[in-house]
Amino acid sequence: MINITLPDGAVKQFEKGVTALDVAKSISEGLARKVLAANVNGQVWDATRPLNEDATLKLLTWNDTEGKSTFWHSSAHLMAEAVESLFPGVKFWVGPATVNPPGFYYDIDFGDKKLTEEDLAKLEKKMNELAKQSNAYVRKEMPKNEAVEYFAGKGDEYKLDLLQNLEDGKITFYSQGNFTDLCRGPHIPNTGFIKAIKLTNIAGAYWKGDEKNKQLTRLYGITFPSQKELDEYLALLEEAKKRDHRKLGKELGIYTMDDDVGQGLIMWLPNGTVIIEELEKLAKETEEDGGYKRVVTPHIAKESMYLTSGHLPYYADSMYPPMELDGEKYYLKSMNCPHHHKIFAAEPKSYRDLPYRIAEYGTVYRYEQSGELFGLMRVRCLHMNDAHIYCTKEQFNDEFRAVNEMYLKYFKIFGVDKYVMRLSLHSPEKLGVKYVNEPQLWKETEEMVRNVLIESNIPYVEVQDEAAFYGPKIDVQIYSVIGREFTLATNQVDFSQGRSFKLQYTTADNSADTPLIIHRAPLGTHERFIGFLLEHYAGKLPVWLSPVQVKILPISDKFLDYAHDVKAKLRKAGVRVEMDDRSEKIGKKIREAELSKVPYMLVLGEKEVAEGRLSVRRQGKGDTGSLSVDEFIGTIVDEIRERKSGE
RNA sequence: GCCGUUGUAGCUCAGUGGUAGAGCACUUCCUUGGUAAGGAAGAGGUCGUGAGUUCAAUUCUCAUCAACGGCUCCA
Repeated sequence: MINITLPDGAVKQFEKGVTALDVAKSISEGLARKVLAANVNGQVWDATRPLNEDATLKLLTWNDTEGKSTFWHSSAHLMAEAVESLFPGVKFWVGPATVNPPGFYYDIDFGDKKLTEEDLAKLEKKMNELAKQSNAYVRKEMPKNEAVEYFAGKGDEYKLDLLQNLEDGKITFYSQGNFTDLCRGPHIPNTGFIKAIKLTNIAGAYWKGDEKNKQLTRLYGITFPSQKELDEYLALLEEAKKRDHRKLGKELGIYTMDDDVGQGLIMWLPNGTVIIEELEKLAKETEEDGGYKRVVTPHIAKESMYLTSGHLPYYADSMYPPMELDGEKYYLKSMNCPHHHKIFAAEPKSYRDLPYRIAEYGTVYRYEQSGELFGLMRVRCLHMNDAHIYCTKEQFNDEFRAVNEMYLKYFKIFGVDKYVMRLSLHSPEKLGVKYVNEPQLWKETEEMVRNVLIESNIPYVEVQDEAAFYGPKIDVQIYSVIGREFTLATNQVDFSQGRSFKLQYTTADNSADTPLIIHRAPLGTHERFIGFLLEHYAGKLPVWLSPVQVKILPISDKFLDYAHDVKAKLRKAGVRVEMDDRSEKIGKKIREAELSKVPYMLVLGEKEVAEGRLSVRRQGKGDTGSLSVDEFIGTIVDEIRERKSGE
């Protein structure tokens, strides 16, 4: 007999060889029908795998993350079975469950066959047939030499590649129906659990994620234990699309693009420009408080500067090709830092001048690959909330921390709470290729940045191979409504460019030293930040950011005089106000104002004129009662000045 | 850049091997109406661009450009 400890602490005795499924049955048949896998001593196992020793056991169902991922991984095998039956001879790479987006994929080499969306429908149909057969997922262990022989016989170079990295004695295969795959598992008990199937996408994916390798076909899908859950998921996707910044950006007149202008080049419409100006106003105030001075620099510079900065050796792929003028090559700038370094160098500096902080909403151009462009989130002309801080090593901690505090201050204003702080480190094997070749300085500065995070008690994750070419950084990662991850803001250390530009200051003992440089962009770029804000607020911007803050809606033409009076008073108070003076019914004016997401609507009719008051309507909330003109102005001006979130 | 999908009026979308349609928006007129669409009339498109097949192409084929979903890459 063995002892099985359940999550509530209860210990039950079972025969050796009992399965998690048997344990579930001993509790209730209903539970047994829902068990997808089991957590055995901290490891996820098949629910059908025999337990031969004492163990702590947690039964995993659809409600557990591991239950879902087991379900989806098994679905990937089901899809592979369907693929193999419809397209014999294909070769499989890997088919994991995914979290973001939820579901699974399988990377497959289809040879010369090009898969189309019609094939997806056929595959879906086949999967449904196979699922109904409720075939068991059967686990089988195999010695490595046998496994190698098996795949060598099939001529399957992908699985042979996988086997290379596996230890003998730990190699398992899983079969269901007519399909067998090298797989670590675990799997759900049988295919019958999979009741609702949707294959979502065909995409190319480079083998092992390397663009030099062959491109495999990646099939994406999602499955659920019931049709109802699939329908709910699809409805959720539809909802998310409504807050997509590209849709909102068009509806609200924020920005536009044009084929004749070029890919990834944003033209800001008047409404979007208002948002830009408000953000810049906020940045200027905040930076002035933080001891920054503003500068302005040109959009181009000569090749020599980018050789000095290291951009040409390390960053050339992301730069527009040069233009030749008078025998010189000029580049559009992809970063503002070199220009700022030249400003630092323009006059001799002493330690008394440090920290020297200069800021600019700098326009930079990056030649992003065409397939990477994405609405406002990924563009080729960016306006960066940039600044550079030149400081001594001793000042670094305080300066870096002050920058982090500035982030948090901004995030509070915008109610940003769903983000991940990422400590982005270099990757030693890419020194001299992607990263400046200074192993010791990398080590030191990475340690400095980590310390600031720890001292400031900021939760963070560490990731390799995400640093800038000149130093480590802290990135603030956010997710678009589509689920795509982006760096919203960044705070970087640079130990390299100070030396390459020969930047110096005179120390207290009259020697020369090179400053450390902090690059920071807490508001990222206008493009990405506004894209983010549109999605974050679902287009319902707080009053201070709203392009139109108040819309006056007279009930009929008879009240236009009063309406003009009110409008003039609001204008004078600095409020962005518009009036709907068409001969339309009030219902229509309200509907259109609501759809355009104007935060305040003022309905004016006979009653308001007689009393000298306003009927105030708040977007999304309906009629909120009546106020005098002065009362309303007092409230809204306060709301704007305080940059209130509106909720 | 690579794989897949799409491209018809300002917007959202029907549609056809015989040179196109709806709703909203727009213009004009009627209506002056109290909290999410009042009525009528009108105007608006060489069907992304270029080539090919055909008696005939918006429709079929190819190329190209762009957008979208991924991969790679990134603020």
